[in-house]
Amino acid sequence: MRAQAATPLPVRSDAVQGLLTRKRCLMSRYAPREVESKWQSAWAEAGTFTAAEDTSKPKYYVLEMFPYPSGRIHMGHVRNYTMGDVIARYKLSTGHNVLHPMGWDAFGMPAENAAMASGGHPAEWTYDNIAVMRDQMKPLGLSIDWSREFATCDPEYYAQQQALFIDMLEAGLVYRKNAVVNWDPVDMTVLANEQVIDGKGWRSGAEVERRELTQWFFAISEMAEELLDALDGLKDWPEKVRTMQANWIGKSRGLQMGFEMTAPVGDHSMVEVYTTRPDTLMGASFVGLSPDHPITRELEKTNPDLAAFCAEVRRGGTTEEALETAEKRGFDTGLTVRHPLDPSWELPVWVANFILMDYGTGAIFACPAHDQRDLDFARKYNLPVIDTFVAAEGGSPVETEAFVPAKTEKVKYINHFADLDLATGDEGIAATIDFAEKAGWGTGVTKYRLRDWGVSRQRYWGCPIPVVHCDTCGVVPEKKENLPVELPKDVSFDKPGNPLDRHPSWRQVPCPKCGTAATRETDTMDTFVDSSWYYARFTAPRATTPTDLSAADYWMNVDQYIGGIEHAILHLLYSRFFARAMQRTGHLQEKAIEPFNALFTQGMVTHEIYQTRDANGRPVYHLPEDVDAETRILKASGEPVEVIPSAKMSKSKKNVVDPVSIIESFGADTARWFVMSDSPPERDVEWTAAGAEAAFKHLGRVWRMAQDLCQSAAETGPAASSDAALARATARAIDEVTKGIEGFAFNKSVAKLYEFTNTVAKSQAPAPERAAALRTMAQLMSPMTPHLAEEVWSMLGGEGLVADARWPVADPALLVDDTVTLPIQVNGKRRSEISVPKDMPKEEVEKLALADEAVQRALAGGAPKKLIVVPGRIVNVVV
RNA sequence: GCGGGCGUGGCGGAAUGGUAGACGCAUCGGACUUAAAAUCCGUGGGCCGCAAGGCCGUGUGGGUUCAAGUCCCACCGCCCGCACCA
Repeated sequence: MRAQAATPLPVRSDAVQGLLTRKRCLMSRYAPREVESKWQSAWAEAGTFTAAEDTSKPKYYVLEMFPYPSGRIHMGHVRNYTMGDVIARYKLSTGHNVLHPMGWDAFGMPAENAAMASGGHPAEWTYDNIAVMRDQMKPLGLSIDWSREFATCDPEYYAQQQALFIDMLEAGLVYRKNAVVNWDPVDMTVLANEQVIDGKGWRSGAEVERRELTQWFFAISEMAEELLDALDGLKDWPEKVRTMQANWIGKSRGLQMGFEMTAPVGDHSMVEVYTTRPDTLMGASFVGLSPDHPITRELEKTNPDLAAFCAEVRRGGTTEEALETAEKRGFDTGLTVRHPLDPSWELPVWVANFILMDYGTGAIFACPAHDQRDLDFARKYNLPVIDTFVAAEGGSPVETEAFVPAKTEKVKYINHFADLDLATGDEGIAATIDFAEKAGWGTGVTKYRLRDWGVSRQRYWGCPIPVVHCDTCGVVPEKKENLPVELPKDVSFDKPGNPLDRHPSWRQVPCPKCGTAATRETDTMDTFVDSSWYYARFTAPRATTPTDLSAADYWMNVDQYIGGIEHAILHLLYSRFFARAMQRTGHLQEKAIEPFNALFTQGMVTHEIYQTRDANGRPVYHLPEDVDAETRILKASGEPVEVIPSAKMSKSKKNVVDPVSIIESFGADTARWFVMSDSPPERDVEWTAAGAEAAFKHLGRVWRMAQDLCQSAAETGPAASSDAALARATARAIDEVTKGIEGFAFNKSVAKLYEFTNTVAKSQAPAPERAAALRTMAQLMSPMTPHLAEEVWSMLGGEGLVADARWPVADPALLVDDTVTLPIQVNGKRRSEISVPKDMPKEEVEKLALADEAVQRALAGGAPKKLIVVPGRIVNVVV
């Protein structure tokens, strides 16, 4: 690699070259629209971004989370895809073979809702939206290999997803079971646990109901341990995401044990409980059952009071407020159970509203002394409170506050059966499990919060589950040669529910096994399935199997994945599961079971909200374009608006800025430059009209500088002298911009480029040297503002496309200054500075520092107590 | 309640324990112009001072250090995730 900055401008002596140069310099002002479309055509013609396997270069796969085709791109897309583009273009210019694809996460409810509302077909709606969004996205000048584009609703894609499903079914990773499911009564479909937020459907916001249905599941919980353990290896993922996933998987180690009932209820003679604090067993006060526990159900049949209690609890709902304010309430069943360590010790059995059926066994033993909920309950119903342990020092019995120390904390056991005295909770727990297992009344059990992933959806616009129900053969997978099981086109959306169920003929098929009349499965897959393997498909998007193993081997893993934090759990966990499932079914290599080597979660684009109020005092929101940003009045009426602090751009608050209109008025480079500047990429960035204009002005300034030099440099020829300061500034710019890009600190790269622009503008260096500096600047800007970079590069005689040029390398010698300015502190406060040669010996620096006027003043004739010299950094005189 | 993050000018934000406020925006002043826009140059934390310079200053209070925005302790505030999880 060579340092571009040091390359002299080629001498242009012949008339043809002169003419060409003059022609390039003709434009009178920066016209982004012309410039941008010109270079986009140039890249397309040259095939600059078409990826092909090439073992002579290191590969680099950069991927941004693909968009849902909602109909319009928004600023969040611009930011997300610009970040990916910066990385992709940078990697390209550092000699990598880059794969940077784009596609569409195209199945889903909105298409069906649109069909219901306006009568079209979801496919039509979706493909129209894709066409519009592609047209809006292309002007951004992203370095995308569009030849790999696909939509997940393409039969070609979902055929392979169905093939995968069948392979997973055969591998035992998919199964069907009767399950109580989360039913969204508005969307009329089942939701995964992950899609229920605070008891409401993630999309509809409707209160979720519980229903029992036969559903398809992916066996993700089987991989809970592996998915948890492997998080440690994801060094280039944000800590936050790893923590969120670990919490979601929710591993706990505890003891499962039975309490013998003194009188059986139906078939039940034992109450099975699970506890993570078995060391508190001697503090047991009562046994608690969930209102949904089988024993409770049995008792309800004969006990109307209990049935009434349970009904009321169930009605209580699971909303956040309900839970927070809900009082601990219980119902004494009158039953008793024996304590496993003392058969004469009988504990009462209560049904309590705070016990969940879907965690553990749905039953607990309560130890009020060491659990606040249990304590509240015990105090309310006058149940005993028995301390098991107290603080190691100065411990006193529990009164109104439960003593719940961390498991790592040492406590003094005062009531235990395994000879424990001073021990940590963890030690106590381990000892108890050990004791119970030896005595045979309990088992150490590891539990996970993670549930199997229910993927059945009773919707039309999704990937059909490729199985057939046959009266004789049962559930039979469709033959692979019959894939895709294609969605019928002639469907109606005039009624709620699943159109596939109502279709007159689609369901009727022969059984793939015995050939007799059978019916198709009408459930379609959760759309999260579609996005769980698309990254692998991009490596060979037209393969006739889900993946092409040699292409996958070459391109996988994704080296850098970029997207929103909102996908920290669902999408990323499912993708990790799918990569493992694909490896087990032979569709990915072992190395790809963690598909994303590095993850970056970018912040949102926000904007102020402008509101007025209607006659009833209800807020009315206004688009930024309708408001004068400075005076804060409505342009149309002159009415003042209330300004609400910046929030995520959202249609409902109307605080949106349309990328299309920004591109039209300022160009794509301005939009790209702006979203990369100011805010660190992981944080939110606030879109402001002033900021966008400033970005535009800056790009215009760079363009003008190039324009000026384009003319003068062409006339002047190479320089006789050279300007050391400019060379050094160039080297520093290369160094810092590069570091910024590599460290995902694009805002710092942008800041450095501003600084470098100022330096070049003020430089008195000969024109060819300034032109060289500007060519380097064009390269450094090219990941962010690729079109302007090409324009400047070409105006100043750069060879070929800047997109093909090798990233500049700073000469290390130029990064070190011969002389350094050392600040001089007196007692830690900066008082003066001296300029010294960079390798001046310490003793001489000391001498100079002490001779300094400010130091002399501070010393007032005395001697310093201490003198610290940090070479090349600072001097501190202590007086 | 548990886990994670953050708090720096009027604003967005810089700052391997080593000159706090890089860079951008806003402001103000100047140049160019008949004028305006555009552009260019300068100013740009607060207070005192003509200046040189001084004092204060990174949410609050303590501590470690020659030196703290940065490290430690306690507190306050904001944001995000999880949560009657046994």
